[in-house]
Amino acid sequence: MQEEQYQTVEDVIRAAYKARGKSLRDFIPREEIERVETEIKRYGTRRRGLLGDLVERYIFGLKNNGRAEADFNIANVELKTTPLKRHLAKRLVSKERLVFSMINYDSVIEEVWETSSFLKKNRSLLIMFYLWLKEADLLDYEFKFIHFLDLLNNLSQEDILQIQKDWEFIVGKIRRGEAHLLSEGDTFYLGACTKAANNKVVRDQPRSRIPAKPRAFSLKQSYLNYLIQTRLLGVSTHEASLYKTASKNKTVAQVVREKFAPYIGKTDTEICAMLGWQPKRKSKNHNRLLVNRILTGTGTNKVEELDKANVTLRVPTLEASGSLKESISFPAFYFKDLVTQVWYDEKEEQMSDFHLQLEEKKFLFVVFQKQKDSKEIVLRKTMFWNFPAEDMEKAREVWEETVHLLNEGKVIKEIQTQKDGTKRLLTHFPGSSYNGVIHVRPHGLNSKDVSELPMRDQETGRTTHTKQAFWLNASYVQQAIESAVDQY
DNA sequence: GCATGATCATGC
DNA sequence: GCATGATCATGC
Repeated sequence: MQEEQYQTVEDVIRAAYKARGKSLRDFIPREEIERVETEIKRYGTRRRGLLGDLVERYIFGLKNNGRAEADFNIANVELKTTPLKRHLAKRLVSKERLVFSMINYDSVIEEVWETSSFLKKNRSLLIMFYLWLKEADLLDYEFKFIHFLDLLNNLSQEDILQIQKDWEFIVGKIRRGEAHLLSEGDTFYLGACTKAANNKVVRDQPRSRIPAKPRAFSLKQSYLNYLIQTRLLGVSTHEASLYKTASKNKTVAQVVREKFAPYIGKTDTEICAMLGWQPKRKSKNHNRLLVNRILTGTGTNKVEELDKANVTLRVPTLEASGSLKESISFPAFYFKDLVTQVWYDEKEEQMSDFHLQLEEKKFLFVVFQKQKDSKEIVLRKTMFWNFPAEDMEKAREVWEETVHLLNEGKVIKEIQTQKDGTKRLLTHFPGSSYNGVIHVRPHGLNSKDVSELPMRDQETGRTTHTKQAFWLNASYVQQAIESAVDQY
């Protein structure tokens, strides 16, 4: 087969469709199987590029020119192979983000969106989704869906605008000499994800002497999941869209700001009246329900755009003095699971769960404040926030220390007996005075909600301990709230 | 008042 | 039944 066979987009799509429901093994001639298997072994675990290569060679019948990365472009269609996995053994979700080409820090600052090299190369995508299985051979991954996606034609107008603004935000940061401060959580749908270069861990950037990690443009995993659910699986997400009652010519951040604007400075009672909402009684999550109503007009907490952008809504309440008492938690972790992870492995392109969350996640803080002489609370501000890249080392310290302690079996420091005779455990885990940014604290149903320890505890000999989580220090979040400036 | 441990309330 | 977000409780 020759490349001339593919003249049009339809040719390429037709060729890709042959793979649906099949795996690479179905396309490789018997006499070549052994050679291919040897090749796979040689690649070791870094074989993602290889999968793309093999698709190119055996499904599309193109000659390989020894490139490590799959990077084929025929009839102006960019072909992508990307893994799916089963979530909770059921629903299909994307295993990772969809990674595009590396960002060239030097040349991208001269570009504008409309004529950008990103758009030129990646506007028309033919995505081959295969089902990844932990134990399976890569030759046996089944191609589940073939999906053609034109970024400027097949997405909604508001999503296209958001992606453009995301691109401009990333490029703006590079122009300001802040490529080393890029983070995937900076943006909503299109991200700048870390990507190890072949031989260099860091590279130069044009407007600063500080070396930066190599990064590539990517569609966020959360966004990809939305596409998979709605377009490939045809599942309704039952989510409310922010744009239902707002202009489509605005970014997500603009729409959110617009929605909250009339209520800033108002008390919760006033807001209820404005919304025409009469809660039966003031429940504990009253503020949250109120915020949901402002965002979507209903009580639902599922907001399409926030979900697509991996944004978590949080509703902290400041004290009347302006201080924030409560820290912000991340999901509880399992001790045994935590110690198997690495903070960051460039070679394998792997990250610990916590690192990934700090890198990818965005928060929407809707900040209320208590009053000195009233029980009512006042809506102060809303802000999008993501963990700043410059504090990532602090997070790493806490994470590494926690893993170290678990591996040493150093968990319990002291057992205190309280006044009422009940016992209270003090641990070695890094507390909130450890480095002012992140700490480790219990996070479970109660003290009996435990997780198995990888090492028996030296002090007590116990093999389980109360589930813990990483927390953003209250004082740290307070500072972030105080110094917030609109980025978009 | 802060640091740390523990628990509650809700929704899926 | 459990994860998640929010808050409470105790000791120094």
